[in-house]
Amino acid sequence: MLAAHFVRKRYGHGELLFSEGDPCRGLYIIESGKLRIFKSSPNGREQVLAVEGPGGSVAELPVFDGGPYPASASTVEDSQILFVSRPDLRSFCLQHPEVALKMLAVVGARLRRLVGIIEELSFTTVRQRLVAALVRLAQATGKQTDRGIEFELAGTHQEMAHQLGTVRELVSRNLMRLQAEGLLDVEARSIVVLDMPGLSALLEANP
Amino acid sequence: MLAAHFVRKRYGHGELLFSEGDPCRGLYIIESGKLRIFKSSPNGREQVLAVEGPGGSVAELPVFDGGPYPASASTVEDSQILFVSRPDLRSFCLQHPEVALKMLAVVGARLRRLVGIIEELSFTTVRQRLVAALVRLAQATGKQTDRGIEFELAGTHQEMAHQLGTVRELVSRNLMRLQAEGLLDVEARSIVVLDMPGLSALLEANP
DNA sequence: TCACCGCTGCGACTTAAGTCACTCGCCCGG
DNA sequence: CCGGGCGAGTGACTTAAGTCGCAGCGGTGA
Repeated sequence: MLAAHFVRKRYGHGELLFSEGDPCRGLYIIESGKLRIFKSSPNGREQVLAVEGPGGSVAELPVFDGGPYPASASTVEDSQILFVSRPDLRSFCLQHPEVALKMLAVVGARLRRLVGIIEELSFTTVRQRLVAALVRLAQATGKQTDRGIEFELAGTHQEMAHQLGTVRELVSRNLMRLQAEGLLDVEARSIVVLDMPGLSALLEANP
Repeated sequence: MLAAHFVRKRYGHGELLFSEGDPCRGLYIIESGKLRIFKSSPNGREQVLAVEGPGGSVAELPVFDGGPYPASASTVEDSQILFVSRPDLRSFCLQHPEVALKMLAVVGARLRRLVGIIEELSFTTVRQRLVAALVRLAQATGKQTDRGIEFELAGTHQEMAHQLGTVRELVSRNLMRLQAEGLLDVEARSIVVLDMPGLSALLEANP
């Protein structure tokens, strides 16, 4: 039905789909692989806004408000991406209102996550953000073993830092500190949570 | 056409429309007055996400994704608000797809502003955020006088702090510091920008 | 096999941010 | 006219955050 206007394309890992400020041409839908949406600062800092996997989409927003992309997007691994041009999507939504509502729901979910990031940035310390990320990873990908809950970090410390809105050293240091406190066992990129209750407790209190 | 389902209501200043976490009942449209949308932390800190004036709307998002309100909203001054219930809005959008697209544009604009907040929070200092806010105010409401560009702060230092994601003292101190540097003339809530180029320059450099 | 490079682990240091505890001035109501 | 309360200014201090520089480790490719 929309046949003619889809474009399917392969990307290698680390390829840039678009940069913030670029005029918006259309919507990207992930068939396979993984994308990250991020802001970068002149000083080389980065803040990841979202990581999307298969089924996810990127740049739903500027398709509708006509402005430029507010952030950049790049692949994290080899990916297959479907591209839908802006005019096609608009007319499709006009013909199928329920699709427009779906889009609203997707955008809504994204908005929710952004609010969450703002909350973390303005109310919590790097340490707490790191702990929160670890707990999320443990729940999502962790395996219960005799030593504790075991899992791998999703990328380098540098990449973690980008997601937490900080720098590499702080990730490294805070991991070491959590280990020193007996909550974790860290071996480069693989983590064993020794004391999950103790870890979660850090999310509540302020000191 | 939708006549029966509108509710018009008056609010005094500082009244709470809803709190984060509340289940979403519907959309609020501002006829007159001013609203602020904000997150608050257990420690009494607040982060303002948006301030909306007449014609603006609040809570477009959760109406469509079905989740709870992600933040709280309160009036800043006496306001007259129109309320549209969730089901009404949904069915209206289904009948008038172009309205759904408009909603997407509105949500898009909001998303853009949130991304801007995230950028500021993770890449800039309190000082820079304050300067950025002053420059915005000067452009929006400032009057050119013989001494410079003159305008009033929008609320107390405490409220400024909430908008910048920091605490009162830092607003106060940074204003004094800018004055000491000869860029501003501060008299409680009224500001005179003496050196606009010098002020804007602080937005670029890192030191 | 060796050189290089990316990732990680520190230590030492600087600075922004936030906290605490007061003082002062102004306005408003009793 | 006086007292209370709020907003603002400020000094002293603590701590989180970030910067710089470097050393060690492990894998990859020439």
